[in-house]
Amino acid sequence: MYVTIPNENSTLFAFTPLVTSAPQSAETRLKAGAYLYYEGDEVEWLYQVTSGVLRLTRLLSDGRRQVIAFGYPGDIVGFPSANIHHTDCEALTEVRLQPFRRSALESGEGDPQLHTALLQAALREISGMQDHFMMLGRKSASEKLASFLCVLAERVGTKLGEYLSVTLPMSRSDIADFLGLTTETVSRTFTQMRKSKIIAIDNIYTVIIQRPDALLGLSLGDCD
Amino acid sequence: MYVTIPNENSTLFAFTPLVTSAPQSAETRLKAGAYLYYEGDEVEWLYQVTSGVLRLTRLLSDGRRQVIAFGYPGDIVGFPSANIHHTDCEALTEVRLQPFRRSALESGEGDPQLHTALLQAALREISGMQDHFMMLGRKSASEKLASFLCVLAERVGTKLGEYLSVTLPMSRSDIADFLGLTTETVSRTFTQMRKSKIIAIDNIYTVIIQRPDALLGLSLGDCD
DNA sequence: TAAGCAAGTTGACCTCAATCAAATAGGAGG
DNA sequence: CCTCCTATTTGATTGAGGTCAACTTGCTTA
Repeated sequence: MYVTIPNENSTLFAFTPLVTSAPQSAETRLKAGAYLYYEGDEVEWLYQVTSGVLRLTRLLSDGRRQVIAFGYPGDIVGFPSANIHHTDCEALTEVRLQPFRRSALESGEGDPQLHTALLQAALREISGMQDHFMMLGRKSASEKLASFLCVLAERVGTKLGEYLSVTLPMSRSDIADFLGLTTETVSRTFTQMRKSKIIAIDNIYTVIIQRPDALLGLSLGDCD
Repeated sequence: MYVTIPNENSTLFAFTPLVTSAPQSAETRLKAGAYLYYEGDEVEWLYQVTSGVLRLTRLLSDGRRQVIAFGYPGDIVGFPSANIHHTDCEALTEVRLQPFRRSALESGEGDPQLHTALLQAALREISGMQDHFMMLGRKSASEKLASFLCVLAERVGTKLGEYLSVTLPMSRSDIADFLGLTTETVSRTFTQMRKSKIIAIDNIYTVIIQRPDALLGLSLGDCD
């Protein structure tokens, strides 16, 4: 999942299982903290997240890290390039996955519908990443964090009276490495939003969005 | 083209025309400054750049711009998402293009080899964009510009005795919007590299790389 | 219940790149 | 050749976010 400002397309990302007829392979499960694959591994499977959350990361030799994406239910992870994984993939929570053979993406091989669905997912991925470029390259810290919360709210938020509640299974430093910030800046920006009553922080993992309109405004750059 | 540090894969990006048998459509030509498509247009064709350079951009409502990629010979542009273009695409020079029907990507339709080649291009695109995330999110101005020059040198540089010469068909502000910087910072960083004899600037559009090793070091963060 | 530890928050300070402004260079057109 | 216009470079200053350090919180383990 690439997080940007919510747009008309956002409902397209709603979870639609890709399994068409008989599944190719049984569901896979991962415990929190387990790795699904590492950068450099050969790609044998793609996975659709059924439940739980994954984190895809890349490392620089000097230790700098970039979180490439979070994998939420409905997302496809593991797209190969030259048959190799180019990120590490770790489960942030317990995760259930539907695996698909790489060949299902590459050749139709028996299930053209699945083939098409995987291709469309890859194309959506490209578009989502383009949004994320804008975020990384051109947005301020508060715009970034607001965008992030908006998309999460849109995709996995739950109504809480007039408010919206969002669970964050990732750490502050995961968020920072996703948005191109430091943990300190993420923390300070949360505090700022809390002080201006846009959000409330129930516990570290639960954000209550008290003024979704204001948050959306922030994400678009209605300067603070 | 997404510009990051050169890696073992870089030669994979060498220009290989995708036309397998009879081309689907005649070559298209664009003059410098002409637009190939705009954000929001319906996607009917994908294009492989035959010669020249394209620029893919996205705009934020307040005018902030992100250059998503530059399209160099061999690159495929125009991958659809929900059948819509999500960037503007302008020719920076005179450009020749080989068009492919969208359907050649989506269904094999008669040419499975082409289908596979387009899919592989899309997957390579994803991987390239992941590199670019790292650049936008985690690199300093000099690392960004050094990475940019390194990749250009690798792909389109020409030997000049012991040096390498690179032509930049894009403006300073295109480079800035690609790297998530301002024109002033790009200019200052060029000057810095010039003063430390890593590059020379022949004219605005031509950079001579005098110490490729040092430039590569800069791109990796051998701190200035 | 306390001790220990990791994650998160807050504070003080600093730095890199943005901003604002002025100077320079290069091309196009008269 | 000169003028105008735009792109680029350079300079001065500011400020957002990074860095380093201290403090707090909450969880785990004994």
